Amino acid sequence: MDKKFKRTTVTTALPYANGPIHIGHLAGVYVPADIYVRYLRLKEREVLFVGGSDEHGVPVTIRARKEGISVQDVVDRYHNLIKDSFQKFGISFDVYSRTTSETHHKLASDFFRKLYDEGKFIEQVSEQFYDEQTGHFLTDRNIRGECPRCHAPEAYGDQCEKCGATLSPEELINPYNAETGNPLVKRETKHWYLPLDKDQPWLEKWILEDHKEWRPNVYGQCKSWLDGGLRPRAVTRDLEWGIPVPVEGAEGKVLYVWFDAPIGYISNTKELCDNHPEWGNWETWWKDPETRLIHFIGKDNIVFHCIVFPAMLKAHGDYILPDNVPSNEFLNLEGNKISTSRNYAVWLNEYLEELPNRQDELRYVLTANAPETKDNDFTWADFQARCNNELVAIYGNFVNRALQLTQKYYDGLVPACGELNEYDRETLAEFGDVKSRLENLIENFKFREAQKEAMNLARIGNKYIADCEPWKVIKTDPERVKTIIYISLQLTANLAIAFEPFLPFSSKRLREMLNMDTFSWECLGQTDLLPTGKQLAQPSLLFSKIEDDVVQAQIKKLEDTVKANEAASYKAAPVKENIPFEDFEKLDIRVGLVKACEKVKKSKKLLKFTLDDGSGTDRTILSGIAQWYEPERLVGKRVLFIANLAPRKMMGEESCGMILSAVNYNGNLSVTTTLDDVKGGSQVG
RNA sequence: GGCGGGAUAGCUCAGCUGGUUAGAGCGUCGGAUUCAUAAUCCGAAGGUCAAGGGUUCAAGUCCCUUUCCCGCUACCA
Repeated sequence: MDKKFKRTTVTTALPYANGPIHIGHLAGVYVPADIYVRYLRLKEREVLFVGGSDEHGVPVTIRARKEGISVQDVVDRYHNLIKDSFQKFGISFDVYSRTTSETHHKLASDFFRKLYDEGKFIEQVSEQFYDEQTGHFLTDRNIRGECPRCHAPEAYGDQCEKCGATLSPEELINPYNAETGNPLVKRETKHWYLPLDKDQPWLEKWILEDHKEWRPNVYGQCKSWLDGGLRPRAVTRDLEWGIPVPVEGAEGKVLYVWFDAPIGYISNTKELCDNHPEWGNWETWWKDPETRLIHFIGKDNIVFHCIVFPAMLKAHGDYILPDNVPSNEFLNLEGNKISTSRNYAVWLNEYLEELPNRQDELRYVLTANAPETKDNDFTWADFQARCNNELVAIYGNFVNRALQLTQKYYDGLVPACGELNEYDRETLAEFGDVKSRLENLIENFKFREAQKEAMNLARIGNKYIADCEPWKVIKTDPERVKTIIYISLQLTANLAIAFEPFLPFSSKRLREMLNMDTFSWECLGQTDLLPTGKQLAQPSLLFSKIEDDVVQAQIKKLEDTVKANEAASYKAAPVKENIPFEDFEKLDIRVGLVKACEKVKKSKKLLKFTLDDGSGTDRTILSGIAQWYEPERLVGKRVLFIANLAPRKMMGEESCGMILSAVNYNGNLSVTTTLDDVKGGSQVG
């Protein structure tokens, strides 16, 4: 597959400029991509490594308003923070730009306009929530209201953070503008859609037949979408922050963020090429069929990169399509999900400050533990163990042994290689095989195994030195020792090359110790990388141990975060404004006897109650508490419910009223009841 | 609810189109060794391959059912 390509364009998912980078991002996308790119460069292949910040979308605007600063300030802050920490961590982007750049606005805008002019979109008018006082349409996330499931008062239009329900804005009770508090009405608005259904046939062939080599999670996800039939997707939104829709009569509309973000890969390439002519014409990287396009992403992004973005590129007509989309699963942290909003993460910028000059240690552990086939867990104990038992003990120690012996016996000069014995040849043959194995693994995106293979070189070295015992032989056969040390040093030089894609910082230091000026991937496996007589520099330790207190401090930091989160949500919500007694009287709260209770089909959260409300006829109420109660447990119990709430349809069933539940600090629900036996239908007041 | 991915030694993972006693690294235990950051080398113990059923001469590997984790998506493939 390599033959038909002359060069490679590698993209990494654009991080959203709403928070810093954490280890989950690194393990999933940036470290593997960086390994791949460094490898290609070392092979002297033409490669372009594109990154950038995604700065549009709604969350940044909400954050800006919350903090009372401009949206530009928010994205500036995070873009710079992210860019800086990537650079310090050694993620070797050729370009790291942003979607607020002028180049991007123009390119994305032109991209849309071309598809528009060629009739590639369909126009559709739909009803959306509208704030008449501000004159804005609202996005799902910006709409709040009462949760229809748990009745928390401040659920978002797409999700209730209290009970975790996935919602659509239509479901919210009394929807209002999250920021102004204004009530919302529905109003018609026009949007443009990409008719993905028309792309179905070629996508099926292209993915399902031509790209069976894609990872199972990627292939499976695509197949699932294709089997279900693709539907048109809106590409515009009613918002102010973003790229204006370049069409007459589209005032107040911008490109939907998922449409504009992937175009950012292209814009950033263009920006690089425009400013640095040595990179050539940007179109070579995106339109030449001899260019291989690779997208590194996380598993939540599969559909965009395998279906939607290719459909956009194809609709435009001139572009190449991705050849592979290596997607990783997720990384957990100490057994819990990493969460930006809950501040539960190891943040890259903090790591760089708190564990200075330990980039390679983190790179090593994230690769050794990469979630390539399933979700994985990062623990600080594992981090410490891998650093101390592998990097320090195996790799660092071997290098130090070889270099110390050279200093001791030969004042740092590479000795001459004498006649090789059988064991020498076996050892050399063994590490000579490493090159092709490494290549095979890296080119198939198996970085975890590849790194292990590189580490194996150091193991071979340790074994070689131990078996040859130069410290004994020096007393009886000093000539033989020269050969032993010569071979050990060649192994060390090979290690510097093999680890270059994975551990660039320590590889650089090792090369400095060896005074190795030139090196390339093709040298790997050679036994004359360091010529006899070469003067080596004074050795220093390649890695140092991670002490217990460092790890303890990090663990404590995470525990404190968990406690802080708990405390924050445990605090009782402020009491609402006083209401007159008459308002209270409007509510009709009753006791109901649960005659039957069952799960609602096709719903994870809903339970269907049949209540004796004293009226003689049964009353049906749906309640979103299936997560917390087995239906059988509730039968025969008395529950409190609101009897005069307007009926509402959910999952095809009519719900007449609302069962009252208390929301605990952790979001768990507890159904309310009466202390003593009370007849069904009794009023509560 | 639908769909996709995953579940293999204490931990992190390999096991391709089914085929001899299920592998690796780390950890643990025992031994050797001292050039080296008590690092290294050798050896051992440790798994009813999530549960149950089926196909087969033969299943971790194929089929069905169930459980758990993650993701996508929802009047819905």
